[in-house]
Amino acid sequence: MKVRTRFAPSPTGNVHIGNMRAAIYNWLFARHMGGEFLLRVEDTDIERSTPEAIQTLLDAMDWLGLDVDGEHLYQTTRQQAHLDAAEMLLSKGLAYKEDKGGTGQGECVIFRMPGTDSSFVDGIKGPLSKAAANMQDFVIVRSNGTPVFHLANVLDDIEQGITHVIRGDDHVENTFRHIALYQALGADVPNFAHLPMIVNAQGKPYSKRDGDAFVGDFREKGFLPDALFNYLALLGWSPGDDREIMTREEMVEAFTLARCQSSAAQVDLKKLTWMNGEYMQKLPAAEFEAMASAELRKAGIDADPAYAQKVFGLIRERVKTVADIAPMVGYFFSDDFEYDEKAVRKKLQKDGVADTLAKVKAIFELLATFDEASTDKALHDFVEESGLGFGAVMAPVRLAVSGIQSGPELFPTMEVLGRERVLQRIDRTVELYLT
RNA sequence: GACCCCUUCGUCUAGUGGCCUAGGACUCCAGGUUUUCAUCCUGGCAACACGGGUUCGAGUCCCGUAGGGGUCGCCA
Repeated sequence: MKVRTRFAPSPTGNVHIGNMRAAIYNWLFARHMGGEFLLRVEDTDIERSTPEAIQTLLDAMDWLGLDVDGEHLYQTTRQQAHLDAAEMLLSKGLAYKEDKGGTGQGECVIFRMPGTDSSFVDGIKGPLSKAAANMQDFVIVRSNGTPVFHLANVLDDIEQGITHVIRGDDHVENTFRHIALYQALGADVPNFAHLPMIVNAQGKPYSKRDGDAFVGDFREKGFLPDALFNYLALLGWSPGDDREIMTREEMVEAFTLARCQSSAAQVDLKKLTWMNGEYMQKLPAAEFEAMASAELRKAGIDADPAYAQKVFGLIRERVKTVADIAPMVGYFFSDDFEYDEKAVRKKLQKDGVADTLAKVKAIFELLATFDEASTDKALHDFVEESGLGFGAVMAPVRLAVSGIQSGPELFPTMEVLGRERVLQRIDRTVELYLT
C-alpha cells in the first residue's frame, strides 16, 4: 500500500515554524517512502480563514519547496459528509444526542467511547496506552449543527487515504479518541507518529508573543529556504551520522521516523545563522547577485548594475543572511555615510593623522593607475619611508573611505570606489574631524 | 489535581550492555592567518538529572525520586 501523509493546517494568520516542521517531516517521510504528500486546509473557522491567510500558507510551503501531490482538500467542502457520518453513528447507536451539561444550547451529538482500554504503537514514541476509565465520550457535532475537529479530521484522513498521520505531540491524547472513531466508522486505523514540540530560546513553548516564530519572519530576516529547511529537519531528527549540512536528496534518503527524537527541541538562532551562512557561500554567483540587487532595491538604493556587481563580489563571503547585505554596502552607494564615532576618536583624532592623510592623498593623486595593486604598493612604500606603523596609516584611510573599521579588504574596496571618490572622502573626513 | 510523555556538554545531537577516558556540530575562549572585521586553520572549556537495583560489566535494562512538558472545550 502506498504511503500517504498529509499536512493539515488551519490557515489562521501565519504559519508557525512548529507546524511547518511537521509539514517538513511529513514531506520527508512521504518522499523517502516513495509515497504521496497531501494538503488539507482545515478552514472551518470562517472568521479567521481568509483567502489571504490561505495564500500565506501556500506561499510558505512553496518557498520551502514542499510540493504537494494531488488536489488540495478544503475542509469546508466536506461538511455534509461529516454530518452524514454522524447520522450513521447515531443510527448504529455508536453516538447519542444530549443537551450536554444542560446548558439549554440544544442537543449535540456525542460519540460513545467503546469502554475498552486502548493502545497503539507510535512511530516515534513507541507503545502508548490508556485505560478505559480515563477516556470519556466526546462531542462530534455541536448543538449548532457543525462538526467538531475530531470527526472532521478523522473523516477527511479516511477520505484522503492517509496511511501515516505525523503530527504534533499535543495530539497524543486525541489519538485514542481518533482510533475509536476510525473503528466505529469501519475504517482502517492509520499509523500515528507524534513529534515533540519545538520551544523558544527560553525553553518555553512558542507563544503568540514570540514574534519570530512564523515562517515569513525567517524569510524577512534573510534566511534562505534551503537553510531553514535543513535546520528544521535536523531539529528533532538526525541521520545517525555526523552529517549536518545535507541536500534535500540526502535528507529524503536518510529520513526515518525511528530516528526522530521524542523530547522537545530548542531553537538556536545562532546555529541557524551559521547554517544559513554555509548555504549563502554555496549560492551560485548569479543567484547571490540577484538577491543582493533585490535587497538594494528594498533599501531604496538605485545602483548601476556593473558597479553593484563589483561591490557584491567584495562582500560575498562575509554575508551570513540576505538581510546582512544592505547594511554592509551602504558606503559604496552613498558618499554621505555615517562614521563610527568611537573609531573616529580612537584612530582619527590623533596627532599626525591629518598630516598622514594629506600625504596619502598626494600619493593617490600622483598614481598613474588607481587599482588594487598600485594603491597596495603605494601605501606599503609610504609606510616604509615614513616609518609610521601600518595600522597608523591603514586605519585612518579605512575610516575616511568607509566610516567604519571593519569590512572588505581596503585596496579592492578603493579600486571599486575609484580615485575620485576616495580623494573626496579623504577631504570630507579631514574637514569633518581634523580641522 | 487526574491521565500521559520526556530527561547525554549552554543548544542541536551520536550512542540500542563491553568499541565511551562519552563522539560531532553550533556557541564561547585561546593561538595562528588577515591592515581591520568576517572567513579560514589549530587547540581548549563543557554532559550521561538523582537514588537504588539487574549484570563480570550500564549512558545503554528495571524500579523509584526529582525536574520539565502535554492533555483534560459544543478550539483546532
